[in-house]
Amino acid sequence: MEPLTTEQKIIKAASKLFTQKGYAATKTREIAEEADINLALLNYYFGSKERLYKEVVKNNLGMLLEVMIPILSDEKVSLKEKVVTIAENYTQLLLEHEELPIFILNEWTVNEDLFVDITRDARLFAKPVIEKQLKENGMEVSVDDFIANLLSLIMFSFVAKPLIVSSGLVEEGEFANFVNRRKEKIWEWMTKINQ
Amino acid sequence: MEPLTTEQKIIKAASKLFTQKGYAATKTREIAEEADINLALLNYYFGSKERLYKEVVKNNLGMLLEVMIPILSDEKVSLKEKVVTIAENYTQLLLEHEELPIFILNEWTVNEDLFVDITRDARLFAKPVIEKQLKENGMEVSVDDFIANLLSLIMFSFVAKPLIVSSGLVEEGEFANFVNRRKEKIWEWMTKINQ
DNA sequence: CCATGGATTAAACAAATGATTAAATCATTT
DNA sequence: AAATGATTTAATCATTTGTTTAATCCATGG
Repeated sequence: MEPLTTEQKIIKAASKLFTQKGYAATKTREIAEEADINLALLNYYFGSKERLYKEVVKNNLGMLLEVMIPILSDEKVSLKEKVVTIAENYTQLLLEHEELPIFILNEWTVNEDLFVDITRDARLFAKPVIEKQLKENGMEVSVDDFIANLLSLIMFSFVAKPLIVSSGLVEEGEFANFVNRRKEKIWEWMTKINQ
Repeated sequence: MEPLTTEQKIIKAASKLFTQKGYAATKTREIAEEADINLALLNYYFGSKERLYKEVVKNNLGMLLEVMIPILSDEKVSLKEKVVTIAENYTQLLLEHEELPIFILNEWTVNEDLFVDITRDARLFAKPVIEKQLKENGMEVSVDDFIANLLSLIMFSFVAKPLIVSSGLVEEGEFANFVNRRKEKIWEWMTKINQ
């Protein structure tokens, strides 16, 4: 594979550190060292730490929304397929990027404006489609609760991984199995909850 | 009521800022200003920013565990009572301290050692009791999944509040109603899931 | 072959930040 | 009221941190 351009090396290093440690705890010199570039190049390419950060947030949030929005708002995909596909895709994506949920949720709290336009599509397109499909499936739950329950059941294990692992509920090496087992049951759980 | 001592004023201000913005983003001068005390007093009473931080983490984590451990490990409390009481207490506590879940989970990821002894009791006492009660209730779920599902259904709304609100699923002013409605259904959901 | 312009580097700067100091003040005891 | 110890203050220190500058490298086109 091609060697990374300087710009790509910086984004990659910044993404790793920002998602792991947050904005304030990540120092520009650390990013430069991780990316193996001179400190000044960071400002040369991205202008400032803040602009680099926004780039990283945009990339990572995009990655999460790409998984969800097209599936949820597609009328041709059944509700079950949606739940199964989203559970599958998210579980896989989050296993590869375990730090993502907390990073995004944290960021969403601090920096709300940044997210408004990025998530406009979800608001606009997905809600009416889901509403219709819930009725067709005889589910009496609101769209709000449906999506909250779905995300809750998929993502919470990742958000609370440190709690789950260090409290001894699940061994570190068993975590992937744990979430993969849960993933399989999510449609079953959703139907039971919203019988 | 008594006026706060200098020490209490510092803890209060530090707790507010640390939980809102995290360790690195919170500056000692901010804490001093928020507490309306001189900067040097912070080091006079707590030695350093780090020691003050650990004090804050200990207080806040303690607050969360106090709600859970005594209830979970009490053999005289039925499983339903446990779920209902924990859902009730957590929802109320978290509505008053909405920033707590993300702060604790974040902290748990970064600073795992700090939590090991604080959570020892939970590991030791709660697990066998719950195991027994699950059997008695004919629930075939593992203790792991049971607690993960319980916490998941209660806490996720708070963790994902920014996502839920800014995506338009729930209005800001309706959030308390939203979690209170969910709270009432948690035992029902838990029994359905683990029928 | 070298001149041009982007890419890269080392060094420096200014502001921010955690911590310390020494003096001043306050409260309590003698 | 004098003495003592605890508390508070303003000033300062040393380091870190984000950013900038000026010099140098290096590939490309004339």
